[in-house]
Amino acid sequence: MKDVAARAGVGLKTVSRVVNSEPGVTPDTERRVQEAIDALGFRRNDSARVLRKGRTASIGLVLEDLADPFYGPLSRAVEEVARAHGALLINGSSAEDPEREQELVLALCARRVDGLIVIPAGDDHRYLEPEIKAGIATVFVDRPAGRIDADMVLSDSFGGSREGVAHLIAHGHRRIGFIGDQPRIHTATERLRGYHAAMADAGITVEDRWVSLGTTDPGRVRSAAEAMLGGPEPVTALFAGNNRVTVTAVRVIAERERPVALVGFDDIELADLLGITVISQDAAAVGRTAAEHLFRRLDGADHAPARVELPTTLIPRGSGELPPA
Amino acid sequence: MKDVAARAGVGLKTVSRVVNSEPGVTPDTERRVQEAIDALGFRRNDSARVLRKGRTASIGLVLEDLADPFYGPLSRAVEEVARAHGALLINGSSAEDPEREQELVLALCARRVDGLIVIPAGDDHRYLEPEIKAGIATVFVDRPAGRIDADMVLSDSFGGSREGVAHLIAHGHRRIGFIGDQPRIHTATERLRGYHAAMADAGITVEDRWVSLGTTDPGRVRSAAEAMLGGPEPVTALFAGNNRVTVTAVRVIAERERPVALVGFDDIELADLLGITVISQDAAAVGRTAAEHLFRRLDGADHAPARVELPTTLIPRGSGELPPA
DNA sequence: GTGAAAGCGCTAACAC
DNA sequence: GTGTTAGCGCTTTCAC
Repeated sequence: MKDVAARAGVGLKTVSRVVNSEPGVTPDTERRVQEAIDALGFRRNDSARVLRKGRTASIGLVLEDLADPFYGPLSRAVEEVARAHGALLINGSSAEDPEREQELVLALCARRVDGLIVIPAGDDHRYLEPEIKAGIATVFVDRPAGRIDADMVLSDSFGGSREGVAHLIAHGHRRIGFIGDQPRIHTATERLRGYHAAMADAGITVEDRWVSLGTTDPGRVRSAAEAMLGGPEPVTALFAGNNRVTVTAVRVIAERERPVALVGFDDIELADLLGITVISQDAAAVGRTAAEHLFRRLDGADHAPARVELPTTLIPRGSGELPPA
Repeated sequence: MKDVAARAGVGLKTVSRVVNSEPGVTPDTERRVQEAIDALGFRRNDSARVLRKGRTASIGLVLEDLADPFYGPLSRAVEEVARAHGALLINGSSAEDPEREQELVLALCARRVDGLIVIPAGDDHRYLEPEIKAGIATVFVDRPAGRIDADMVLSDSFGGSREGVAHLIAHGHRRIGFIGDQPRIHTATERLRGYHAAMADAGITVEDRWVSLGTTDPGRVRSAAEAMLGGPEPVTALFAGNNRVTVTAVRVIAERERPVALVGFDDIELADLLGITVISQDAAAVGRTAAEHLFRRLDGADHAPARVELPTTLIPRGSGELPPA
């Protein structure tokens, strides 16, 4: 910028005015400055700008895994809202590791992102207190914040799961298996709670071996499913706690002779062609809602932390309507 | 930091030393400083740091659409490599719009990302010349850079497509339809070239109505597919130019009485269960390769721009092995 | 309409 | 071991 000023034979501030399209520059001076900019290939250094202005026009998004088909659309929706507000998106995957989440979040704070959207892996976010006090707006998504009071946008995991399991019961099932994610993940336990609620509503006593929580890697899910589907009194239906589990469950069921009913939480691409009944949550809507909430905060909204819960939808496609074998 | 120094009763530089774990501080002083840091909830301002050091420890990734299942894993792979190098990832979707691509890229440059990975939407990247000269390493992915000399990591679109079409021909097809993305997208024309090569190899004269390029939205693809599959001499097989096209093609075919053979470019989740034969490219490998290349540049590698081409794999699953109806 | 000076928060270089 | 000074590239303030 100094160089541009020298070359154009004007003061530093005049260049700054041109670069930022501020008023108070004669067309002629502006032209001279613009020529110098082009000749030198100058581009404003936003790092310096940020340092002076205090706002970075960027927000951070910490999620579990960008490669998961649920988070892609969510992330994209956040990006669109950010873009509409002239902000860039810094993305990070926690890989469901609380330490890595914290490391990422703090790195983002050190860069002074204006705001933060976090799909938490951990359950204690007190480490964020100083940052929030320092003015970094934060919205938690998909799972609640731990031990601090903050905005959150959630899906109705409990209600959705309850509806899905009730749907299976309505189609005659009583021995229904539930395979979910690790119990320290809030949505996993909420969905399990929904399962128990639906079973209790129908007066069914849940047997321990019908329930399995753990990682969503295919091997684990496969053995859990096979265990439930084997033995003298196998389950006649499965409820899959998220998209990863559903995918493996579909594979396991496809290999078996007897039909097994299935309802999965989260929609999956091509589930329509495979006839998989799902509880769908709109990932893009979740992302958009969270981002809009965040920018409202950044624009000065200072009401008490809010908790938004988005509804889920049961989409019957066949697999959830199969009668017991 | 000034406040921390005052509170701890030490100089500014000592705080800086503690914050950056530099040597040359007594354990006792360090403790006092650490206490002040905790009490004040201090966090280093990386914007200022960046300004001083010249490196931002962040890289930018501009792709078409983060919500596309091909780019999620690619993005995640880039992130992992960045993380290994202590860098954060700033993500942006161009939505296949050259102007938006440029806007994004320049915004990233203004933030002085250390490097840039671009899946180009446009075909003229001369606007990047000053930035590259200024030291921002850049790697183009999936499609070549336009009118500038730069590193690129591509998949073998031509070879993959040729193999897929030859596979259909080997199973007896002669009237084979090709539905691809917009012709201004490099991979789309490369794949079409592969189609033509395979057809020529077999001595088949391609009819105009067997080929359709355009947007990948379901409506467009659907009408293209239906046109090819109708009439007196319908095609007996389809080659789908990318994952979006494949998904719609599968739907269209599923609705028809006569079986239609299908090979798709890009693998899709659950394609195994649906028995869809695909030409698979490893999105994660593409992302990883590009990111590793980028960091090698950042570490000082200054050989001539390289062009890496990754192979594709044909995965037969049934749909590509159907004989002509 | 334009420019000079101060300073955002940090680190490099050097003095103590 | 520790502190002081200068300056990264920009914007803010205020004088011209």
